Amino acid sequence: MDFPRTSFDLQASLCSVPRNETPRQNAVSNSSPATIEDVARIAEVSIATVSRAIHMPEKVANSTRLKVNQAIAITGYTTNAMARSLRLGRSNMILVVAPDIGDPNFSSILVGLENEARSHGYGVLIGHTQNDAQRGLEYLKFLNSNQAAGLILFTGILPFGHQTMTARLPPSVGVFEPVFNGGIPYVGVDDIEGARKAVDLLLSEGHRKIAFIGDSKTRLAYHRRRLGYEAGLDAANVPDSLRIILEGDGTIESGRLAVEQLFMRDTLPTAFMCVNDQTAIGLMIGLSARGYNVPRDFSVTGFDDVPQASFMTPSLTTIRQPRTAIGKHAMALLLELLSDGKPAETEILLRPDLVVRNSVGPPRPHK
Amino acid sequence: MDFPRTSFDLQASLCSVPRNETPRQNAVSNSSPATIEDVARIAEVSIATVSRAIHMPEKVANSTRLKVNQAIAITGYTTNAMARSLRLGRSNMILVVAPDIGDPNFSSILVGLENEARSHGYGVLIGHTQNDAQRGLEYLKFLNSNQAAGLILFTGILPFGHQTMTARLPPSVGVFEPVFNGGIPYVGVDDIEGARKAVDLLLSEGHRKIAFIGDSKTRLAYHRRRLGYEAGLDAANVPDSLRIILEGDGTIESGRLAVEQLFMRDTLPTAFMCVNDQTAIGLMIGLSARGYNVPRDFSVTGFDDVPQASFMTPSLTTIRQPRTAIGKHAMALLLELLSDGKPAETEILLRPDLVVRNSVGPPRPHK
DNA sequence: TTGTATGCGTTATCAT
DNA sequence: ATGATAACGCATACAA
Repeated sequence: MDFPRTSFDLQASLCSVPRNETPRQNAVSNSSPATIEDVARIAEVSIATVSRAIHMPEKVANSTRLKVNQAIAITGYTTNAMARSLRLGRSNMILVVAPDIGDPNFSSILVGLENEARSHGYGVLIGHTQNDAQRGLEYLKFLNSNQAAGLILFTGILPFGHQTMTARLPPSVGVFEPVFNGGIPYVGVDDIEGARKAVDLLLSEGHRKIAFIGDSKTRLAYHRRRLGYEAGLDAANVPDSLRIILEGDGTIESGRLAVEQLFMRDTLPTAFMCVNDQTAIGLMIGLSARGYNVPRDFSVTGFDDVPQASFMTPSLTTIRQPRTAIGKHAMALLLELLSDGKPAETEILLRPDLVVRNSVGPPRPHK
Repeated sequence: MDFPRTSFDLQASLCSVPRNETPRQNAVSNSSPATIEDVARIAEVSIATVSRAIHMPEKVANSTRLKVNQAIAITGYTTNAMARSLRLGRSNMILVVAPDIGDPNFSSILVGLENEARSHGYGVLIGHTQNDAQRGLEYLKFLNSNQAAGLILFTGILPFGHQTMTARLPPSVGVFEPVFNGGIPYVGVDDIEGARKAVDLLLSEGHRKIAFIGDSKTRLAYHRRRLGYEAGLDAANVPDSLRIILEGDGTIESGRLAVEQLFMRDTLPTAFMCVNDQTAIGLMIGLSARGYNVPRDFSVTGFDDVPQASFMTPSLTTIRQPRTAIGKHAMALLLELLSDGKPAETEILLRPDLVVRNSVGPPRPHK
């Protein structure tokens, strides 16, 4: 395979290290990574002093601390996490297990998790289960061998199968939903309040016949967001006969399908309140495929505010999850658990905000 | 905070373990995880025999192997990865470092990586740098402390900053692009061939004036895909004067912006060949916002075939990256490196396929 | 303030 | 075929 010439120019332009300068091998020998003993030898102290200089700097004389720091710089010493964790009986890594990395909600949560962890000296590692219990078991092994000090769970159900109960789980916290069977604290968003904001917007535009397009009944979010929907309609005295509830699986395709199902009924709603953005996006695609215009013919709301929501035409009116904040709080809770032992609170619900864009308008009577 | 009643029903329906059955503590004591010594005691053999029974079963008598296996089952023993790695000097984890987990290309690559790794007894952990060198350094520490046996890199540039050269890096392989300054093998897609397929499709529809909307010149993919574009036009004898090249940053917003830039020129192309799907999606949004119809007024092609591409209206004609295969090959290459020491090949380029959807049609003369 | 010595759980070497 | 034991790198109790 030919290598295009341009790539070489590119390499030269990107690399700030001159070609003729031999890369420094981090001083000292190139053999194996420096150990605490190497540092001790160079600093002319004992390994205990080195360890102390690193972890309890105040318990060591200024002069020696200086020597140690120099020796560390010279050797490029990094403490071997394996040895350290073995000795301590715990690691400084947090494992984050998610059913699906590709979920548009995931990555910004992760940012919050990571920032908080990092600022407390912890690292974050990600595992994903693809909703596969077998795969979950792998991570359980990982945990059992003390490779992680704590666990963040992105699913409402323990991904490890049922026989393996929480007995051996390290301190854990859930994100979005409580973890069933776990007695595990969690942080999420107030789904009911969020859904209420969406339905209230629709009602204020004059809609009465509003369909709720849900995902699966096995998801707690379904129930809670639907609760908000019902509460809003109740407050507006909308009779049951005007309420339409559909189930799906929360995917774009599922939203598309909902359109087909609804058009087989005799009466159509004037607005759709979707359990999440994916469903709303699919719904809008389905509507558009049938020649309808949103928001002229139908209004649509989502939930989550995934990145794609703002790029739709029309852009999607939705409920924003404070994702970074959720991540931050979840990690903070876990770290608290890690030091205290017991959590201050078992449930943290953040406030979701309404994001008004262009997918909602006044209702339009149908033919 | 009220807990909606429905959640309890939910929990009951999802949990197969009866409430009154006390969760079994994995038999034996609940204290700390079982060690190899616990197993040895119960099996009435030495720890050496236990270790052998696990790792070299053929070197141990059938009868004793049986006893050991039983003891393992009883204790729920899992070998402590910390101790094992410390002793062995290497771990059984592969670290995957990506600049952005949210990249729609990432998750399916990961599936390929994981499956291959798992089938060879390795686990996969994910780190993401957010394009932040500081963060990259954290992972370098992770590597230096032997917490990972190998490294998969998702960026063309070493994310660790320049002074820290490859000196101490474990066996590594790159994905998508060669890793500059590394001498690191990689697996990607044949960008030139892919781009050629796209431009040839456009040409075959009758387009002559085709714009190439790139991302950043610092990306190798830009250069290679543009090379395919140029080659196609050369072969069709399209003069230079009909070629339009734009740069951007590869985001949806960037594609949108490209539309604005182009409409400030006096002559417009009849087709847009975009360096990736994100750009193409943004472009189509921009076109649509100006009242144009794709493919009637303009044709558009992308590159990557991200999930969203098939959900656009019109759906996007693009070049599919064999992502799962790329992941599989990359991991296979790494594992080979891990055992052999030296790679069989230093560059693996997979074949990209044209995916014909609805964003390309014959050109239409403009006003 | 600093040094010595022990053990964390494994695997591998050497005996037996 | 099996067992005793050293060593991996580190943190800390205890001694000095």
